[in-house]
Amino acid sequence: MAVAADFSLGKVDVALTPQARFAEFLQTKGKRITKQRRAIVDHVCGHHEHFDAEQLLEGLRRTPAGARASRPTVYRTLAEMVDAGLLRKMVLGGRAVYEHDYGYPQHDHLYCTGCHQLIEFSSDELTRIRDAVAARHRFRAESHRLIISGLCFDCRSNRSRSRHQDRV
Amino acid sequence: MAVAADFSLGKVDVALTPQARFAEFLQTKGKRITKQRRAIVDHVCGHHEHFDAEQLLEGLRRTPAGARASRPTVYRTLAEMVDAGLLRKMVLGGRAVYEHDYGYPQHDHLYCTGCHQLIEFSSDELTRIRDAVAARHRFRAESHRLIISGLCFDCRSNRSRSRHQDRV
DNA sequence: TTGTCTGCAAACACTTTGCACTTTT
DNA sequence: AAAAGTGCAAAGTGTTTGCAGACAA
Repeated sequence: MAVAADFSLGKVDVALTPQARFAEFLQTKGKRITKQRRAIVDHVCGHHEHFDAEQLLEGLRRTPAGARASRPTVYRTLAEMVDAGLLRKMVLGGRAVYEHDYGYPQHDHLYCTGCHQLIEFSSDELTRIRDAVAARHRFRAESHRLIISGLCFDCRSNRSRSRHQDRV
Repeated sequence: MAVAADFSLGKVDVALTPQARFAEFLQTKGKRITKQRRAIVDHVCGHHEHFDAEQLLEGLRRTPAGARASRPTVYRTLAEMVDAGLLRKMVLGGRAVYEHDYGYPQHDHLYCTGCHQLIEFSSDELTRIRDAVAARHRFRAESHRLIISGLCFDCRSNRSRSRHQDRV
């Protein structure tokens, strides 16, 4: 999946490194810090774009020997990282895509149905709307996800090779 | 999946009935109007809530004999209805959920992670934000999807039986 | 008649699980 | 030593597809 953040959503101050936070999370759960979990967290933290399980697995394979993890372990660890608040999970085109959550500000996405690029943006107004709507419905909003689908500038120009894609 | 529209988003005027529009769509595609497609469209049009393929299949089974369709046919026809602009598809918790699109105004959803209820709402402000963001990124917005996840009032009260659910 | 559609069974992609063995604590 | 984690292979989900017979146009 192609990724582009067209403007930087700078990091937010946090007390712990993601690794430390994960270690803390594992400990409070009585879970162990294994070399696989360490390899996965380190690898994820070294790449700040969106990714899916397959890409992570692939990335680990390119890594110095010893930093491997099997597919099930990758899936298990990703779920733990979501639980720990390090990653957010979203489903795009049938597979789970992860993005960093810990230390990053809330943001949403423009999704180009032509080239599958995800462009991040953030909007305070949107958060306001979210809270207003939730309040109106006596609903406790815990998160939201806005995906604006359409065609990016490049794909609008190169209509020739565009296929019709599902909307999200 | 439980569904509740807490306030009615009235229908919008349209030239054709959904059935007629679908027939038109099929004809322009050189596709045929079979009794299965007719049964599916009629059944869908008779139930204005969100549904998934399984529920539709189940609903068809309860129907007067002869109005049956197999699982593959249901999936195929749902895809055609999305193509025809009659339905919108969204993915929630790993499966596709459909809602009426033709003749209904744009709206978004509150999704209760406790009881999986979908509550509809609409916001003009949101549409404004969408267009502003898209413009800022030289992006042509074709659709958007906002899902606010959290807990509805009832689920907040009955925390006892709540399990931890994925955020959307 | 012609070409599309259907239903069946099998294939699919992605993800999860059972289990024997390994590793962390 | 005890408990949790790992990898493998197998099982799940929800959805899609190949194909032979059925059917709309």
